[in-house]
Amino acid sequence: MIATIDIPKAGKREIQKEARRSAIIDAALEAFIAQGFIATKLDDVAERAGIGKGTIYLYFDSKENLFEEVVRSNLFPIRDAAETRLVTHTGSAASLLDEHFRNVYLAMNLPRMPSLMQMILSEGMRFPAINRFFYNEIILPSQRMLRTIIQRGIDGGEFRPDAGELFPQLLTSPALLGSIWNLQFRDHAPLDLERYMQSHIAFVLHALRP
Amino acid sequence: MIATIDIPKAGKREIQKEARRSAIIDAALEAFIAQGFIATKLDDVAERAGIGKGTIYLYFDSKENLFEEVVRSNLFPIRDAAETRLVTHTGSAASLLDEHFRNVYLAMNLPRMPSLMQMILSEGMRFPAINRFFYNEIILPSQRMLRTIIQRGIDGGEFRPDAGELFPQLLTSPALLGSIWNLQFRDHAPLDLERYMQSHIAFVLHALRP
Amino acid sequence: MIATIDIPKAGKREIQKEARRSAIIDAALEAFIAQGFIATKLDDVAERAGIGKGTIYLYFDSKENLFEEVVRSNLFPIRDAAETRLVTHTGSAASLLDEHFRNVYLAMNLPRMPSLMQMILSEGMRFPAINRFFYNEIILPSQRMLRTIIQRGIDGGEFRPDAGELFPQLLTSPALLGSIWNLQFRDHAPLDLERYMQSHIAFVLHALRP
Amino acid sequence: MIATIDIPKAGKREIQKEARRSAIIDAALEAFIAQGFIATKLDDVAERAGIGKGTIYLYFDSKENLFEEVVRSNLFPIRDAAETRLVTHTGSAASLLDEHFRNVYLAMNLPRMPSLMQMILSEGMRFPAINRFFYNEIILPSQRMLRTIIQRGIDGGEFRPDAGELFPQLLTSPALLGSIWNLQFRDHAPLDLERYMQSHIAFVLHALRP
DNA sequence: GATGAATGAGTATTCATTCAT
DNA sequence: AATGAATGAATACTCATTCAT
Repeated sequence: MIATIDIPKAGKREIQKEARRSAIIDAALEAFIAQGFIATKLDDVAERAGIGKGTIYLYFDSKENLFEEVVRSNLFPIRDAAETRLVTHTGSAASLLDEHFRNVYLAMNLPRMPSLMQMILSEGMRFPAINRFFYNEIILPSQRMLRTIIQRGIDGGEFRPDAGELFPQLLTSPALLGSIWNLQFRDHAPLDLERYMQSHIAFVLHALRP
Repeated sequence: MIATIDIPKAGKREIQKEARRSAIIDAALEAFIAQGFIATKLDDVAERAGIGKGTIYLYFDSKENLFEEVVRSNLFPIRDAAETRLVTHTGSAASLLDEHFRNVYLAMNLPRMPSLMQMILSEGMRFPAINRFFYNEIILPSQRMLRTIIQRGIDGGEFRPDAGELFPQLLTSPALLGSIWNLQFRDHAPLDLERYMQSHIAFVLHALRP
Repeated sequence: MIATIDIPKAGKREIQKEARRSAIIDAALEAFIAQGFIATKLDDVAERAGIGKGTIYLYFDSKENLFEEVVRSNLFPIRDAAETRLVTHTGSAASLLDEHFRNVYLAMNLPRMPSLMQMILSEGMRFPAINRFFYNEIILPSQRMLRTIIQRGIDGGEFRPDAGELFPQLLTSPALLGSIWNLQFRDHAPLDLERYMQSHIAFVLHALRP
Repeated sequence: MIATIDIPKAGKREIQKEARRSAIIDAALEAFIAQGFIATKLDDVAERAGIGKGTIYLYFDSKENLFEEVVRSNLFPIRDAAETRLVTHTGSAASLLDEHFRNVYLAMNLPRMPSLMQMILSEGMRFPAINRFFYNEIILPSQRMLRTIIQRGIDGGEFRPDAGELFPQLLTSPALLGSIWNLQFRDHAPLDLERYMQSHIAFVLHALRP
């Protein structure tokens, strides 16, 4: 009310540039999802972003670099959110695990996440940098959180003592599959993700019982 | 004299043709695995198969058609083997399930299966026919077998009564993930598939206990 | 009469291929001369050669490689011809020198030679390989021949004793300039090359007198 | 008060503008020499000149126009210097010719002259204006001076009577070649320009003797 | 005036597909 | 039947030029 403060830090130009960079990334994500990396034409991306073709190269070095930035900028926020969410949780290990899985499902089924996941899997071999990033920044943290929760459950007698030896993939892979399933088999056998998630969580909790 | 039989002669031709078709499919699989569908050049396939480039078009309509035939011809034998293997089994539902999963792991980790699986996932959206085929001929039969076994376990009191309501994906997705994992993350966190499989089976059996 | 011999060495295909390669080189020379290396579009070259654009790449690796082959294939015959011509000459050193210079002028003013010379000078810095080739295969042999002739003249008392110390460029550069002059200044001051050559030769002979 | 003179103020502006124009021309010359006309990016020129890319267009209409101004502004001073130098000379025709050639070599081997010469030759056909300018303002005056000197030598009995009929190119082309030689063949056969010049002058004087 | 972000026309190169031999 | 030479559509990337700030 008193004063509209013009923060000098963010000049008009700067804001414009960041907005445009963001617009390109969004457009590229759409295009990559719709057609895959190789089949995506930068002409397309430019058109979707409402800019000229050459402009893309003012913000990204190459198509490959653009792809990496798309992945990075879409996964970073998710990872950060996930990591901060559980820190404050108090309650039983079971309820903690329940919340963790709900978070995972939430994140992996955000509007364009399944497609993004599939793309990472698809193009991963072509982009070692992406693979490394995905493993280190997404998978590893997730596995760490899971282990922490399980250990807490074991210590409190809620989970069976040998639960710590389980491969984390055994517990989490259904979530990944659930995320991708409807992309592939929506027409043949659509999956009710809400029920699927509940069943998955119940299944895991059952399996962890002493 | 009159009875000059040329059936075997024709048979020779037929056999030659079938052998060549098979050689092209093998060469194509190698190439597709090594470089992905789009990046694969038919020049490459021809060279690997030891034939001229034009010859491919005597056996397949297009690169896409070739891809479909590659998938089809590699998955058919596996599906057939899997289906016949369990029919004769006698024993407890648990041992039946154990054998089923061992078969699944065996099949999904045959020499080029993981790459093939990943390719189906990667290129699936581009090839609806492949997706349909994969669902109908591989996934559905596998789920049917699983349900049969579980029902047998429930009926015999080996498994908990509500086991039939579990999504089959909850039980089998770790096998799929295990197959692909080492393609993607071999460098970062290689997976000991033998131990992984045993742990997976034990985990499932534990979860199905009444 | 008895038999039209089919030399198996040169199959129809082989001949066709060589003819086409030659046609591309000719078309490329025309285009390079008309527009310079960078400004020449391979579309143009293909059209001039009456072939498809992609065909060029069946014969040459790249535009640069094509350029090098154009230079090479146009200069080799000239060098070879020049080298063999003088070997058999008998007569005074003066008449030998006269014939040598006439040969040089002849070669450097063949239909497309002046343009080719200018191109080599123009693009030389961009193509070290061309420069090296040009120096080693054209300039050096030419200088060697010149020195041989002059030495013969000195030995026979026809030329002044210190003629051997002259830089060969002093004697030959007018021929190079004469070749290029009309490309550049035809409109402003056309050069009568026949008279120019005669004057040049007389001038050199005069300068070499004892 | 009334007599607030703003002429010097405007002068300052003028001087600034001229300095900037000059800076751009210098930067462009460097760039053109280093990379040739087409390969030179105006981004580069702007950076070398320490200005923004758009600023170039405040001083020059186009890249081509800039090139012409580069040539013009670098050759004008040389032409002017050359023309005034010989007017006052007194002495023998031989010493006059000697000084003339020394001047020519001096001019043609100023820091960036050889590159500039080569560029004029290279890009000449693309820039008729440049060619005309070069012929009229540089070559013609040079030939005129040469003819004057030779005539003086003939009149004084120093040179042979028919020296006036010599093509001037026969006498001067070694200087042009000498200027360019080291650009092209420095690596293969570097030319000692001082000795080359002395030899050239002696050679010419010898050839002009009666 | 000066800037530099934005533009889009322009081009070398690749490769699935065809077809004459 | 088999070949591989020929094709030309398709596409990432560059850079002179413009113009809003």
